[in-house]
Amino acid sequence: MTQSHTTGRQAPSVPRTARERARAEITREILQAGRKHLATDGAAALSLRAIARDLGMASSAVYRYVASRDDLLTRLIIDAYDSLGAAAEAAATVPGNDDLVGRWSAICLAVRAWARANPNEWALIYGSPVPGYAAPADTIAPASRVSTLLIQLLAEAAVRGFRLPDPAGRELSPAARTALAPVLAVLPPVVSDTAIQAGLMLWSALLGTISLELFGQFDNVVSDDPVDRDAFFAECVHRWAAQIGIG
Amino acid sequence: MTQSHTTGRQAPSVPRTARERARAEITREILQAGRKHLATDGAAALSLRAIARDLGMASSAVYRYVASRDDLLTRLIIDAYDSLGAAAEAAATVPGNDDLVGRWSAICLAVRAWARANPNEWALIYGSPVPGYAAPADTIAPASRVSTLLIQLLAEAAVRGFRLPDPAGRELSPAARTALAPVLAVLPPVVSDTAIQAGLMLWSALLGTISLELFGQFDNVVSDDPVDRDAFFAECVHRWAAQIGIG
DNA sequence: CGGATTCGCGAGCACTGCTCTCGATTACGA
DNA sequence: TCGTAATCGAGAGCAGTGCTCGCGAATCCG
Repeated sequence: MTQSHTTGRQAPSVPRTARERARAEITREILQAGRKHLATDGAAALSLRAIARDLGMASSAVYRYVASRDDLLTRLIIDAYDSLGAAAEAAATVPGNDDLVGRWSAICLAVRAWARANPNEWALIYGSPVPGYAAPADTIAPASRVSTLLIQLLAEAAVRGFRLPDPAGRELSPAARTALAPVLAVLPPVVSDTAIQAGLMLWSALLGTISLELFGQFDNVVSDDPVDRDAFFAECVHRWAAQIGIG
Repeated sequence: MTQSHTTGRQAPSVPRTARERARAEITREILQAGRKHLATDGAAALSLRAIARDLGMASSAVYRYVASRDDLLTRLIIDAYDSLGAAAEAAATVPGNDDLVGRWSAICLAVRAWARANPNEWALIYGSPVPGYAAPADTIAPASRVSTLLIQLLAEAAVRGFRLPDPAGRELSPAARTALAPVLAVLPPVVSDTAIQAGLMLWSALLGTISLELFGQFDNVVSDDPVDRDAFFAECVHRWAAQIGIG
C-alpha cells in the first residue's frame, strides 16, 4: 500500500533499464507540472487530474508515480524548502565570511526575494498547514537549512567576541532556558542560550515580516511601491542586525 | 447578482416580519455551523453541502443565505478578526492604563491565547490566503483592531516621554520614511516614524512567532511542553517590550 | 384578497480524489 | 530464447464538491 518514493526494492541512483529511465522522466514531468500549477493557481487548486491532462495521460496513470495528492504536495514542499535553502546558502557564501552584517543582510534579502518570486511555495511551507496534513519526517531536514545558516552566523558572532546587547537587562529566565532544551542539545556550547533566544526571535521576525507582506497584511500600511517595500524591509534588516549586536 | 450581506433593499436592524426573523435565524445557524466545521476540520474542508446536511436542508437552499463558499469564508474571516480584536481589547483594558509594559504583555498573551484556542481561524486570517481569493474591503476595518491597540500603546508611550532605544544608532532612513507614508497619514504626529517602524517590526514579530508556533515550525526547536512554550513566549514578550523602550 | 417576492427542494452539470479491473508492455531469470 | 512476473496505461466507476436552474409552496404587503 505505502508506495515509497522510489520503485520497489532499492533506489537506483542512476536508472539502468528503459523502464526506470521512463519512470524517472515521467516523475520529473509530473513534479514540474505540479510546480507550474502551484505557481499559477496556488496549492489549493493543485489537481492531479489537471496535471494528467497536461501530460496527456489518464488521471489514473498519475497514481503510478504519485501515491496521492498529499504525496505530491509533500514532494513539492521538500522541493520548496530545498530551493529556498539553496538560495539562502548561495547568498550567505558569496560576499566573504568576515562581514557578519553583510552576510546577515544577504541572507535576509535572499529569503525575501525567493519568497516574492515564489509566493505560493512560500505559502506552502510557511503558511497555514493543509487540513489534516502532517508534515512527514522527510521535510525536517531541508526545512532547517535556512535556520542552520542563522545558527552558524550566531555561533560565528559568538566566537568573534560579538556580544549581544541586552536591552532586557538580564539573562534568560530559567524557564525559557529549559524551553530551549531541544535546540540547545544539538548546538555547540559556544553559542549561548540568550543568543539562541535572540536567534529564534530574529527568525520569527524575518519569516513573520515576509509572510505579512506576502499575504497582504501590509496593504494600506506600507506603500505598495516595490521600492518602498524594499526600503522598509532594508530598514528592518538593519535594525535586526543591531538587535543581535552585529550592526 | 451581487447579493449584499443583508436582504435586498435595506438592512433591518431588528427583524420585523416572520420571514426576516427566520432569515436572520437561519443565517446565524449557517454561520455557526460554518464556524464549527472550520474549528474541527479547517478552512479547506469547509463544505456548504456538509453545512446543509447539518441543518437538515437541501444544499441548494444554503445559497439563499450565502452567495458562495467564498462569501461564507469572508464572513467567517470578519468574525475571526472581530473575535481576536475583542479579545485583545479586553486584555488591554483590564489592568489599568498606567502600566504600559503590563498592557503590552496582556495584549501579546491574549493574542497568543486566542490563536491557540482558535488555530483554524488564526490560519484563516494570518495564514496563506485562499487561492484566487482577495480579501474584500469589509475585512480591513476589523483587521486593524489589534494593530490599532499597538499604535495606541506606542502613542501613549510617546506622550509619556518614553524614548525608543536606538540600537541602530541612527534615525529612520529617508526611503523607509516615505515607505511608511500610508500609515503615517492616518496617525497623530505624536508618534514618530521610528516608533512606527518599531511598532510594525513588533507586530510582525508577534504574529510571526505565533504563526510559527501554531504551524509547527517550532517542533524539535522549542520543547513541546505547553509550559515551556509559554515560557519561551513570555521571554519574547519581555524582550520585545525592551526593544520598544517600555521594558 | 391577489399579485409579487421569497423560499425550499430536486435534478443536473462539471469538477475533484481515488480505486479497480483489464489488456499491453517491459524486465528478467531458467 | 522463451515464459513468467512485474509494471504500466487506460477506462469505468464511486463518492464527494460548488453552483445553477426551474418549479411549487409559503409568505409578505398593498
